[in-house]
Amino acid sequence: MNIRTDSREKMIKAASRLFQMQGYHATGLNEILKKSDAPKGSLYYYFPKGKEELALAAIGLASDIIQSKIRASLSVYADPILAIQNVIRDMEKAIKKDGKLENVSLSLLSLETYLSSETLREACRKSFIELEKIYAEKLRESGIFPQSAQNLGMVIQAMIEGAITISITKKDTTTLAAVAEQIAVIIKPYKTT
Amino acid sequence: MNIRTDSREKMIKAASRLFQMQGYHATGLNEILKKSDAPKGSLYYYFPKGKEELALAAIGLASDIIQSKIRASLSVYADPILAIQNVIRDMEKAIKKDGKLENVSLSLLSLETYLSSETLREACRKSFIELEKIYAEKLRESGIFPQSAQNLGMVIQAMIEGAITISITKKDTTTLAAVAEQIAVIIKPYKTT
DNA sequence: TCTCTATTATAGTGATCGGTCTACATATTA
DNA sequence: TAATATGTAGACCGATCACTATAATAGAGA
Repeated sequence: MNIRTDSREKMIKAASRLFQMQGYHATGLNEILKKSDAPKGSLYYYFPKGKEELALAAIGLASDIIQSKIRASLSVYADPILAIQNVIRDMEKAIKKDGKLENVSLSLLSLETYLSSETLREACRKSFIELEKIYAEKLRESGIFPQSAQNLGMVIQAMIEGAITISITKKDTTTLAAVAEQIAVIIKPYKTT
Repeated sequence: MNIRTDSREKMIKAASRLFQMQGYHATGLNEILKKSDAPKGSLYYYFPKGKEELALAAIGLASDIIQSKIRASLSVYADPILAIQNVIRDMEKAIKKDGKLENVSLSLLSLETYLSSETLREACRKSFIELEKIYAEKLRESGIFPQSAQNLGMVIQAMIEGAITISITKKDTTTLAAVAEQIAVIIKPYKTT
């Protein structure tokens, strides 16, 4: 089988990074190849359908990483309010680090592809839903009714996604911080404990 | 002066629409020219610095339209909760209409340009801040303390922006509706009346 | 009518885009 | 060793990108 060949992995990693940061259309195949120092011949060997197929794999990887980061941040606290605030704090750190979108949000890719590629839109959609579920589950664990938890999960996911977009644009994470504060307000009314 | 020449206006309008819908990098100059049936030679006459300069004007127009639409929706109700919920309802309608981003959000342009163009990033930033202020003002009018109003304005703006992104991606405005519901929850604690 | 300026037309620039192709190297298996 | 997958090399393709150069056109003022 494929032994010492990590070209595929390297291409997906580089593509994931670049697509998230600067977007799908702003990222050329050549740039991906260069950053991953993989040969061009290999691209169409592993991804015969080209850029879109590579992007699908890249979105998959990004989604997995984002999910696991959020799960890790959530698990630090049992209380859902503290836990979600911790997630947001970690995102603030990631954004402050160098002001780039890396493993925090698929919003850019999602908005770039919702019209032009059903395949990629669907991948982003699934990722969004997965994140909602992660938040909802944390809320359910603390005794919030499933229906309320699901609704709150959606809202929390929207707040965070929007705050990331705005914080990146402003080069200032105040909006993320403000959202973190309000997390407490929207969850408290549903807490049974 | 010159005879009624609306070529400039037509180009900005078409550019604004296309950039918002499909993004900056996905929209070619030729497409803009075609859709605006403006004379091909006129683009670099009115926008000597090219695409970026046109985009700046397009963002300005989009921002103005979005602001005035939000102001109009807000003014229907005196109560800030009802007013903001009305804004969101109107956005749901706009998105349901044909599933495209048109005069509702600059998130796509913002995320596409935050790294590559300081000029366009700045234009998006200003637009975001303006929207926060609009919401904050509505809250202040109903007696909420300025500091709280400003914070809530930021959060509301983030919630809406995020919910738009997610709703567009899912082709389903449930998230926007869920956010509208929670608007009441986050504003109530600050209401003095 | 003639001139001047504002606007438009069009051909063409080099660069880069995503994608294709064939030749070749290497590794595994028979 | 021979045969066969598996993967790499990179030149090449037409199309399109943003952009430029220069000439033609038209209207306004004299």
